[in-house]
Amino acid sequence: MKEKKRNPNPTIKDVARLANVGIATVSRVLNNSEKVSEKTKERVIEIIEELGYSPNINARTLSSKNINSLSFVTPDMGNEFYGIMYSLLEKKISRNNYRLIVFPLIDQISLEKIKQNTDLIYQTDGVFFSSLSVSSIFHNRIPPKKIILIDSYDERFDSVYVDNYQIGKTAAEYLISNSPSNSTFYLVTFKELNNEFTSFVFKKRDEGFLQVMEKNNKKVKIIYSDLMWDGGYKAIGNIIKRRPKKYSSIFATCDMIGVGVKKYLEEKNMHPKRDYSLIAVDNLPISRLFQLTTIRQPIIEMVEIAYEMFISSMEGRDKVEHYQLEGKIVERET
Amino acid sequence: MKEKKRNPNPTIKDVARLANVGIATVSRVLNNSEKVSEKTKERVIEIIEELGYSPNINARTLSSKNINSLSFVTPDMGNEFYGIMYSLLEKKISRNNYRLIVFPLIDQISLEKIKQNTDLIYQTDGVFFSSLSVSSIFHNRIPPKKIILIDSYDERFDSVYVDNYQIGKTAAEYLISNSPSNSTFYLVTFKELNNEFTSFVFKKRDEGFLQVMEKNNKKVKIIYSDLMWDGGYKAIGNIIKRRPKKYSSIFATCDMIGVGVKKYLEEKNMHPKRDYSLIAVDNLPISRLFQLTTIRQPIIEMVEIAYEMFISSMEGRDKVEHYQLEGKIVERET
DNA sequence: CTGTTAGCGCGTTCAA
DNA sequence: TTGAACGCGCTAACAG
Repeated sequence: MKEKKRNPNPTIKDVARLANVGIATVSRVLNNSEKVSEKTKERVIEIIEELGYSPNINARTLSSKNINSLSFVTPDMGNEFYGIMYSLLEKKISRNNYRLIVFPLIDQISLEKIKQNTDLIYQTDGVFFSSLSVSSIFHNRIPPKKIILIDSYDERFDSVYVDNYQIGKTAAEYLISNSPSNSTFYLVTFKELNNEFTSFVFKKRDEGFLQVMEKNNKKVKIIYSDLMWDGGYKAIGNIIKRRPKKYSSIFATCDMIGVGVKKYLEEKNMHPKRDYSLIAVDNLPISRLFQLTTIRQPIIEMVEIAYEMFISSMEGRDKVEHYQLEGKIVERET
Repeated sequence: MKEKKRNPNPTIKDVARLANVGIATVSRVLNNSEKVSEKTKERVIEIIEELGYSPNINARTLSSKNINSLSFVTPDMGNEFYGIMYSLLEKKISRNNYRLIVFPLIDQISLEKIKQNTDLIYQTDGVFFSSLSVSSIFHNRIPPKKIILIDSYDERFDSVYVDNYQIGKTAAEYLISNSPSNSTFYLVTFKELNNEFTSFVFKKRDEGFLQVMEKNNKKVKIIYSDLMWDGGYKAIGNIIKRRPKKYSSIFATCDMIGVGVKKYLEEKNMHPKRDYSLIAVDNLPISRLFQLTTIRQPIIEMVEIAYEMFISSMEGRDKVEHYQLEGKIVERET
């Protein structure tokens, strides 16, 4: 037999032995150290290829203390909002040679996993939480890491977020100024369960909205919807059975709900700005297809700031920073 | 000062010292070994809490060889399809005490990362690829891991997938049998770039569709769309300017495109099954809101089978297995 | 430029 | 039931 059976997991030692060099030399080759002659370098690389060797990352980080990875905790995989956020953030931090690892916090299982101090998240250099409440997840056993909050607020941690009260208020003002005085006001929203994931964005939007409405002596019909694509459709369908005579002014507290609402109204032959006004929140890509007027979540800016906060904190800043951003209206058909 | 400043990264040694035991004992406590007295166990746990100690996972796996994590490589975060797939798979494999780590392969950056043999993916016990072509990602330097393909096929690896030719054919047959003989046939599809991510699902659907159409002597207008929510809307809008007199029979090769197509037709006052038939592919949650007739991707079954393949392979199976599933029509309004 | 060696933090013998 | 000591695979001095 000319070739021996391949070692399934060759180590740096095997490489060194076969290349007739010391392990340090192999290590230097692996780490692109300058101080190694072209000739030996070539030989080492050849052996590496031949063996299909790949360095053991555990040994590596154990020895070098260099982890170079960050965590991105999201309450929802398969959601465009977080998909965009992830990809923007990944682009940024990869400039600094970090890996960004996704931790979807989507059910009880993933919650339990993440709470165990043996979890991978405890081995990363820092954690970005998106739209999540750190204290309700970890209670008092918060990981001793650099923590940065995107789209939520906690006075103890760096945070960048939009003021959801303000979003509610903005929506209210938009509707009031775009509706006849006798119109009927609806709030179609999601009732958050008090579970470990939520940071109560919907509740805050509701409150901001209702506060302005109250101040203007407007009555509001509150309708609760599921967080599903047909949630808004069904919810509004329970209240508006056929085309009302009066003008309808509707605040859907997210695009996912808003899309269903608009679909329903269209089927009832109601026309935007003639029969109804509708404003939602998020500015997801799909809201453009629907020509939905919506309040934009400034994802790009949030990620930009989160990144800057991370960098400055790596560079020694230790005072906590908070950035509150504004949601701006993207006016379209409704 | 009563309490000393906390060591930022206490090790098992620190715990051992403070608890007046050997590190082996601490290790036993951490691993729930039976052979340790209640008393010392309590004391150790107390110190662990006090220190906020969490075991170094690198040292742990380095020493024990036990990784217990799997990779899930997806071409798209923020896409419901993969979100559902991930969460189903994660539920399954967590029964066997595995972690499922997400690797979004969404741009050149993530591609480069994943190709480096130092990447985290090389440290996991197995890799699930969804809708991705392994060979075009890794060329010939494929990671020496257990590899399982979901929604794509490669003779060298365990695969579970739907036959995309069959999907195209099914769509064609549906349209032919639901349309008057003089109707106009459209194929609205996405032109895949030959990049490193694709597994040419669209191309195959196109081919299956066109093959049946040709056999039935039907001419087909092919329209290319972006993979965006308004892609189908714009694409069909370029061809159909106003409501055509003849019946239109349309195959949109995914729901994302189909949704936009239907939206456009509705705006032109065209009614399903009176003016047009439309069939898409995927059965995403949003297709229900649109009452889109679509060909269901059997996500649940695919994940189930992928899981079973993984388990049986862990139990010693070494023959490669392939499962081809069928896409079934979900008939709704169109 | 290159090889030797001492840890990194932990699991696991092996004695006690 | 416990503790000391070895080794996992690698990086980083240090010495040559």
